[in-house]
Amino acid sequence: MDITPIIDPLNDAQRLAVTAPSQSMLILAGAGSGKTRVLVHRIAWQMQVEHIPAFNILAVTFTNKAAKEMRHRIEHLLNISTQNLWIGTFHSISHRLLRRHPKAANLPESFQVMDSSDQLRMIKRLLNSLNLDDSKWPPREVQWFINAQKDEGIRAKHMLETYDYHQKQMLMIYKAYEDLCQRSGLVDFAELLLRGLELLRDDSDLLAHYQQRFKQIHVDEFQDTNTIQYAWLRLLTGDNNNLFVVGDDDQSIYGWRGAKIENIYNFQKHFPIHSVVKLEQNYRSTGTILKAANHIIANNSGRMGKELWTDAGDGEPCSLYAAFNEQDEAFFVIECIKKWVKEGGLRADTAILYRSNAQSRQFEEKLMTSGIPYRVYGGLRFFDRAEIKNALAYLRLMSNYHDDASFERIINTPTRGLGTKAIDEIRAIARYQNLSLWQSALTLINLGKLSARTSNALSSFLQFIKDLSTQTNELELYEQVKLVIEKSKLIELYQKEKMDKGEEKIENLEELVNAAKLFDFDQNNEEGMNKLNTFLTHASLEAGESQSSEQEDCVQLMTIHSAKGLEFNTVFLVGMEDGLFPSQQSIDDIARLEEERRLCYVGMTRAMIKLYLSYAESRRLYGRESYPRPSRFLKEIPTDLIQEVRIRATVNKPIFNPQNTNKLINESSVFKLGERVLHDKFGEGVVLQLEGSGAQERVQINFSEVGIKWLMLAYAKLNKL
DNA sequence: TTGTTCCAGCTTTTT
DNA sequence: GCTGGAACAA
Repeated sequence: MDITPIIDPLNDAQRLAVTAPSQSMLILAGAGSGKTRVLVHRIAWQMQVEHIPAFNILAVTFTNKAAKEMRHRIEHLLNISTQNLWIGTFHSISHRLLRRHPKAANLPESFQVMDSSDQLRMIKRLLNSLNLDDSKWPPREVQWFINAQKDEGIRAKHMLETYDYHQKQMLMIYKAYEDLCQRSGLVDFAELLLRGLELLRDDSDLLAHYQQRFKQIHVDEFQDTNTIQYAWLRLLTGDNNNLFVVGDDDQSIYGWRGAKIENIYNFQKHFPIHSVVKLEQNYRSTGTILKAANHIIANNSGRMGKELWTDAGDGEPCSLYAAFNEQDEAFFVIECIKKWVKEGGLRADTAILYRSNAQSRQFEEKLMTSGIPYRVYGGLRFFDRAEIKNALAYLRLMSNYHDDASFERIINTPTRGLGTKAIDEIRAIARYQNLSLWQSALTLINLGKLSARTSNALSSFLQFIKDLSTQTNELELYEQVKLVIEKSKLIELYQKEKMDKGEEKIENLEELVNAAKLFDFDQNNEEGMNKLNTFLTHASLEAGESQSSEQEDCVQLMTIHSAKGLEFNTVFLVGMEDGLFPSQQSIDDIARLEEERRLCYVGMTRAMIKLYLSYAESRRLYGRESYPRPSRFLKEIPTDLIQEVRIRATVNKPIFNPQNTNKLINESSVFKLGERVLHDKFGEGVVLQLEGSGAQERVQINFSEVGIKWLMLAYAKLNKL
């Protein structure tokens, strides 16, 4: 057997990790150090060399994309099919377990998965039925609370009785929410994980079975695991002690949604027999970019300690642009891109990365007017669109009459004379008698208390859903979907909508039929599930690409979070300002600030050849002009790695140093160093530096109120004191 | 039922 | 200052 393809492409550290004997292992893999490669080759090694059957191997990731890529690469490397190999996200694997053992998990066989927008709607309805004021109990906050509890493995029944009113109410809502989900046969994302954990924890036979089966467990992006996922891994690993995890504590950027960076620190404690391998050689970026990133991350405490290096050479220094305002910043970035393209570069090799989505607008506008194609990541995903959700709601209700969320979504979409009044009555009965909305509607009809018109409308709606579900039972999946879209008159509804909005929605519905046609049932198959349910689950678990795959060469715009795992030739890290990045909310909390710093590290290490950093000295934010300081992270990069684009002798220094006189001082300026001045907005200050002349003349002033600012003399109204 | 007006909110996001 | 959602009027 030839094992060279498995071990030849690896460096020493990677090889050490891949070929180590079976045991628990922690691979600390820096950005761009080949972590996926190690994971893929490790699995290949176990299958080919140690002859471990695919059946005994489990690999867990966080995103569907990562799971797909891993599977693909293993197939490519070994040239075999990986049917028996379980590779999937935590959620999809947990879901699979629940599908296999619905009874043990106390779920109906036809249970369906809710995504977070479904969950939010459900909570809104629940609050309504509990007569709780939306403004006092914001649904988003409730959602956050419930998910946070579940992420920690805490059920309503585990929570202690408390006399705190707020806490008490939250607990009551949580309990009601759990009941409603159970009755409707609906499971949210956090529930998937929690039920999965409880299933294994409480059923020792099942646990033994899966421990027996999954002798080798591999985990990607381990630093992002939350409490439940970690507990689940520990449980499943049991005495096998063969947990192989790959992660990077320096790239943990999801603490705010429950990820526990401690999990990676605790690994060595909880898995006493293990080894640790560090992957520090980087194959992506230039030496300069790595040095800059290393310097930034070195300011964090409690790191496991890694230093990236490359033998690829230093490359160009990073460029820093101090923009006058956010317009100027966008202008600068786009000029750079134009130049890059003119010299033959691909637009797709450039990325504009920002901290918050709101920042994308100015870049979009400028790109638009310059006629440069671009793509913004992170918009509405395909299965999140209202029209798609409506169509899916019909399908869901057909397969499970008690799915209240879907029932309520479509009972009057398109309108069929069942307005708020009718719905309120149905809800009231449902709540009073603890029935599903479907059952409650039936009861209402039988009681004969509704007006003839409402009663007719309601029973024909119920009949309509029933008919649809029997009529389509025998059809192919895509024909089912097609028929439902036609019969539900959704198309007619959107045809009435003005302009091309409705047009687009109809196109999306057609795309849904297409998606059903292309749906690979075999690959998603779960024994005992029909095609429709499999497809519906797929729709919840995998939200789909946000845009149809037009493969035009375009500039990439996204948040730093969504850039994780990607790489680009040229990266523009924009909005490097205190209050934006690091974000205002994180500035006073060391732990959160360190997460922002890791985010900065992630952003910088996306760049292969050239990294541009920029900030604006003035920025319109929430309708107000703000004058932020340059990001504190900029000061953590040694000056010799950075080249300022604008002619200025020094980076903004926070401390006034009279010895550090600027060589570009304009002697003819009306202002002198050390002179006291008055500004409309900022009040009194002292001139620290001067540069440029005429319209370009700028002064640096230390204001007693707001600190140090650079101002353009042409714009700032300054008076001598 | 639709269009208008008003009002809160405003990091990051995958499943 | 803008946006999305909810409340309201016609």
